[in-house]
Amino acid sequence: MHVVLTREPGGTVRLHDGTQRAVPAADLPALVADAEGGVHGGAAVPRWTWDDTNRWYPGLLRAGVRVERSHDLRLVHRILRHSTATAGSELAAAGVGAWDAMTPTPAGAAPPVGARRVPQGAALFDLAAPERSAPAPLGAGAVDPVAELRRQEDAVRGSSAPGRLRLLAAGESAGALVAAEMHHAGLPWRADVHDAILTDALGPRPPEGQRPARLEELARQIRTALDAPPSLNPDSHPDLLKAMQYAGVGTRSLRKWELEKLDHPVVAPLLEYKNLYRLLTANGWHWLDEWVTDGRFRTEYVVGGVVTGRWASTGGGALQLPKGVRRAVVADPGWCLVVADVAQLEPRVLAGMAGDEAMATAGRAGDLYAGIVASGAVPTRELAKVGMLGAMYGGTTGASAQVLPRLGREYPRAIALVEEAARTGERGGVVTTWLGRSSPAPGSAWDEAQAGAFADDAGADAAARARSATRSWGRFTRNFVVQGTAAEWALCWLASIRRRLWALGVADGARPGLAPAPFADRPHLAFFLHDEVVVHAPRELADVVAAEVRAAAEEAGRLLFGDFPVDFPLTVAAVDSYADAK
DNA sequence: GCTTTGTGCCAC
DNA sequence: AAACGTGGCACAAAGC
Repeated sequence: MHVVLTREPGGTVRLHDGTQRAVPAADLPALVADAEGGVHGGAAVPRWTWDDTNRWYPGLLRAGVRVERSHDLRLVHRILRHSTATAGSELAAAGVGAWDAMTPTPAGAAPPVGARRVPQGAALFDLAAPERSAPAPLGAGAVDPVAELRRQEDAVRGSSAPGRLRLLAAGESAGALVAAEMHHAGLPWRADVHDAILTDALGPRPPEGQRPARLEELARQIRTALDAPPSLNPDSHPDLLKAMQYAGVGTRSLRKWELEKLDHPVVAPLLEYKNLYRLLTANGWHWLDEWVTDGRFRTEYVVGGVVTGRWASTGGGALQLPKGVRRAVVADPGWCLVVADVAQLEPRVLAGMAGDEAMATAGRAGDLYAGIVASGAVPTRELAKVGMLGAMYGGTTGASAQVLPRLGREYPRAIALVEEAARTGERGGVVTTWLGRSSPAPGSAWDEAQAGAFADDAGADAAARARSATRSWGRFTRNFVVQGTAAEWALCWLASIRRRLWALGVADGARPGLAPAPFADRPHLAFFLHDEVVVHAPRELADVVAAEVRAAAEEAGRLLFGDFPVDFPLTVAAVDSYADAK
């Protein structure tokens, strides 16, 4: 049952649940906790329905309250608004409105810079604070959540795929809960370990504005190798390129792969310099100061932040944590990290979408690429891998393109699906994921490129531009269906993991970790990266958590593809440090 | 002075 | 344009 929550003047929250109660905002956590506890008599837990999860849930979490189900109107609106499955709905037909203009609210009460952090005791639901994300209503009732829910339900009911869209809406909303919970709990991070990694690689932390000792030494070696003056700054690309040219090192860029091809004494120190410079600037002491507080790294997950439906993140580069610093991700004392990732998620999802039994069979034994080799389609695992990646990304050169015909013969349905998605994109059309998220239509640049090719004075370059834009959009839509459906599988996986972990209950006799309530004594999700999760769990629960994470993957597969026999095997490891997982 | 663009590398 | 998709982010250079 949906219970829509709205804020009203005077610091009250109204529950649109038949009672139409209005309660002081400060009473909401207790009220929600009470409703969540009502499962005993078999009473259904409410589906808390709100404009934006991040405007409601972080406050509940800070009060130690976790909810089981929700409906995020902003996120679901965005999906339904563009889905081909709801094209005929009132919601899709309406003009651009306030729900379209809404931008996500940051989950943290705290802005990225620690100094500006809101104190812990800040009001949970501070109605005096100006709305950070909701734009001014365009007209009376423009942002009425009750009316919006009705429009969304109508759109789904009248759609060509109500079941799938309901699953997508539930998954997206559950994802928003997970994202808020992971922000709340944080990823365990040992600043001392991180500092040791940095000191080991770079030398001790230098005073502000100075190069670490190791970088200074490498800069000296670079100058020596180039016979350049001490004024040469390796951080300046133009100066460095000039110096290299002068020294007779023929290169036009400073990219790693380009430098690796050269044979010159400057190459080794320069590559090491770039490597360490990257560590320093991306995940150095400054990063540590800014992003790690009280033993936790907290990023802002942006649910549905990528067009395909993948999550994005903002703050701390959470989705690009380099392998080298993962050693600093360490479980609390007495706890462990259960790290799980899906093997070859995207080709498996493709097999499921296409109903390609041969490809599903190839994945049955575990390693899908090995299965492709076993089928005789290609001779080596490496070829199977680059071939499949090329098929899903739109590769047109090299080994990838070479093996594509053989993959097409062995797995006609899977390959046909991505080829068809590419052709649709090349025509300027829209493609849709398995559960109903549709790709954007090509933008004005695409239109102009196409129009340019037909202009009276169109030259060869205009034609080439149009062709390039055409193929590029085809690669986008080709990838969209696979990446987007993989993201949907991952949402279902996350939602299932989340529910299962909570159902495990409070760890019996486990040492409490450092995570805040409501997760202080419970296993909880701590990190998510497209096809990989990290669960922070009391050590004695490692095995049962691993089993639940595997069961969740099976469940996700069934939710998307029913009885179709495609497997989603996981690699699971219970470790102290994230770096030990693989 | 500021903002925008280009470069390059990290993750999946 | 590393002729293969999605992103974030830091820095220096270029633009205003």
